Amino acid sequence: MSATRLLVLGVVRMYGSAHGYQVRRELLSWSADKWANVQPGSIYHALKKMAAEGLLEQVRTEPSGVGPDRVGYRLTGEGESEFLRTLQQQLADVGDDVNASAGFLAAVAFLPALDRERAVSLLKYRLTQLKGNEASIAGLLAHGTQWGQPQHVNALYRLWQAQLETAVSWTRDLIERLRAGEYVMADEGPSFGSPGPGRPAVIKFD
Amino acid sequence: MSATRLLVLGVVRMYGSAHGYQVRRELLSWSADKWANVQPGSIYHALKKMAAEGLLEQVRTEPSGVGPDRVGYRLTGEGESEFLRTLQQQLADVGDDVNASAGFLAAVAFLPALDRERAVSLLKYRLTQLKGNEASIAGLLAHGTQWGQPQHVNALYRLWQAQLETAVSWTRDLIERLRAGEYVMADEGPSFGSPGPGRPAVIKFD
DNA sequence: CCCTAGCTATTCAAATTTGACTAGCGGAAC
DNA sequence: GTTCCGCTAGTCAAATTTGAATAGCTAGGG
Repeated sequence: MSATRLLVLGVVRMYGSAHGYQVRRELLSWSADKWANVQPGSIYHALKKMAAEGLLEQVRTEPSGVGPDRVGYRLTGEGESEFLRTLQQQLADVGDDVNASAGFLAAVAFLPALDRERAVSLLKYRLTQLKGNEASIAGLLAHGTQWGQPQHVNALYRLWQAQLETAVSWTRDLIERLRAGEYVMADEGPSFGSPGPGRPAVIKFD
Repeated sequence: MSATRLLVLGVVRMYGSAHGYQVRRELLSWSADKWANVQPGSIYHALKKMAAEGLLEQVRTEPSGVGPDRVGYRLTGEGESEFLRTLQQQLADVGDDVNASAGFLAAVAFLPALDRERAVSLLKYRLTQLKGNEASIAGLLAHGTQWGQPQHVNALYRLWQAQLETAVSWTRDLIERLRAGEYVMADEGPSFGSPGPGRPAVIKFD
């Protein structure tokens, strides 16, 4: 599940039901075009693809008055579980590539869809992985140019290392904030935890 | 010009001439599969595409003894200028999306292909842009949830901000190192500056 | 009242990426 | 001496991404 898919799924869930342009605008208002790579085409593709896979269902096609008809979508039960499953997985798993950060950022964007305890616990797990990665990079830097890489590739590793450190302290800070009661989480209010109207309650995952 | 293209072009240039698998292995040895997104298919595609565009030319197809024949490539004059142009552009321009970092990382990987003065000057330019971006993010954070985004999107902006700060100090550090004479740059040694045939491969493999 | 610009909502062809797959050969284990 | 594994080198179909193009509507300036 890519970052784009998670974002699209999550925004549709937020609205209860939504059409492509609505999703696009919401994501733009989060600057998601910057930190994820959300282009219009990708959104519409994701909507259709997930509809074909049964995660979304088409809800109605209403004339918008201005411009083309709107095609609305909402989550199916399967979409809801897939959303929660992916959200938790992206939050907890650092992943092997540095660039997988987009998936994590997407997950953070929907953090309040989880219970507070759950969120903290997943972030703590992430933290241990980040620390592990810090160790591996230290290793790469220590081996230096021993394995024939040009020496200046070290500069790259130093950047990677610094960004990992940043990630570690930001994660610590977020955990702190959650513990301090910041944000309204799924177990505490109606804002994010319960998906749209007319739909079954949140499916629990452990 | 994507990160992958720059990396492929740069590695072929390093070797004087190279075949796909050789490029792949070199990039793997830099962990470029992690920080750029270098998959085998992309490399071969980039080679063919750039050959079709006249940046590379096919050099020979020799039987390798083991496995399929090797298809060798080397840079054309146009490829050389395109390489240097892109390298400098990626180094200097922060770009609008956070994810464009891959292009920058690729550029850093070939830093010594530039003269020392030139590299420093481009990095200084980059620094001013990074500082500018820091200001914009501060703005986003200040406006807070004023514009209706869920409050926790702020957490995202804080991470973005922290990573920018990291980028700034890392860039400063790199400039310092360059000024202190670290790395052998194009105007100082035979290692990276002069491409082309007649040169032994920079990197040794066993 | 006409013209331009910009918003709405989506589609589409072309480009790129993904990663599983082929196929030959050497060496090690049994 | 044969079975299995892994390396070399690259191909390919399918999936995804890109971003330009469409077309109807409205608001505002001149």
